[in-house]
Amino acid sequence: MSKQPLQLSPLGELESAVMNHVWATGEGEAKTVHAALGAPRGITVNTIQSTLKRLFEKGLLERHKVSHAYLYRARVTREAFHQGLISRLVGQMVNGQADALVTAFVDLTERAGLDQLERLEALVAERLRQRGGGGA
Amino acid sequence: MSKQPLQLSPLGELESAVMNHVWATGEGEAKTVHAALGAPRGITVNTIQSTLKRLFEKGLLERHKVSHAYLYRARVTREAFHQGLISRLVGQMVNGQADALVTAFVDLTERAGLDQLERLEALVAERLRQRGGGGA
DNA sequence: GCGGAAAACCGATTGACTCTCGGTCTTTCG
DNA sequence: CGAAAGACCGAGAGTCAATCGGTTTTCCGC
Repeated sequence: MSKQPLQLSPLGELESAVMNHVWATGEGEAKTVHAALGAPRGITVNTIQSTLKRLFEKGLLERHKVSHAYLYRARVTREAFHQGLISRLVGQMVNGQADALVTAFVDLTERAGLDQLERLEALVAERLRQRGGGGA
Repeated sequence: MSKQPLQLSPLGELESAVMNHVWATGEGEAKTVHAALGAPRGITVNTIQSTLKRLFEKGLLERHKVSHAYLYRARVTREAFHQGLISRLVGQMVNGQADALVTAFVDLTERAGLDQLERLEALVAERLRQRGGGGA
């Protein structure tokens, strides 16, 4: 019975780390990213470079030359990216049971804390006000 | 720049199909699953057998012998599995911005329809009543 | 200009997986 | 006992991330 994590994100380990770094700092060059993530892991700048490039090719990062080095920036916000993931996950499973999904999410939110649940309530109320007014 | 879907589920294509089949029918033997999924794809029973076994080893299916063949059953419901995925995805990204996540989810729910949004509201209200009233 | 350094690119390897079988061993049952 | 049905093993082909080494390109200062 191995409880293997069942890898979820479509990004590799290093890729995720790099994206998070870029999202956190706003930008990234191979050198600086390497200083932050590569050095601790004992990997070369080349590896970071390849990863940055792969991320660029996947459309997650954009880049432009500054002097003779590329400066990378996120092409989508972290939120948008995550929303995309959830979206795809949801779309994939909403085959007749959106209900179950909504329930599952509320469970999760609740588990994350009462404050989140309250926040959720406020958001929903807000949306409903915008959309339908009060009635159905 | 290919807009590759960025594969999400931790399961392979065939594996997903097999799980769905088992979830839909409640059980599965190599032979029957092959008849339903394998034959159309032109793959052998062996391939289905391997897939079933891999799924079993991953803990997603359980099995027991019936005569000289294994009968497989899902070990987790489809809902639980999906909830687990969301859960992991959420836990992975809730690194300071549960907010953004909740927002994203509400967006999604809204997109799914006003009725879903209302349903969400009802659920949240229900939870809050239980928690807040109960004494948290 | 030129030379050297900085950085990008290319190509290759390794390792983890899934998919797909062929061939063999085992179990069942008539 | 002997055939059949089915499970298992091992292996090969793809895909993809991670990781480098080596080569080419690009700047910048002198």
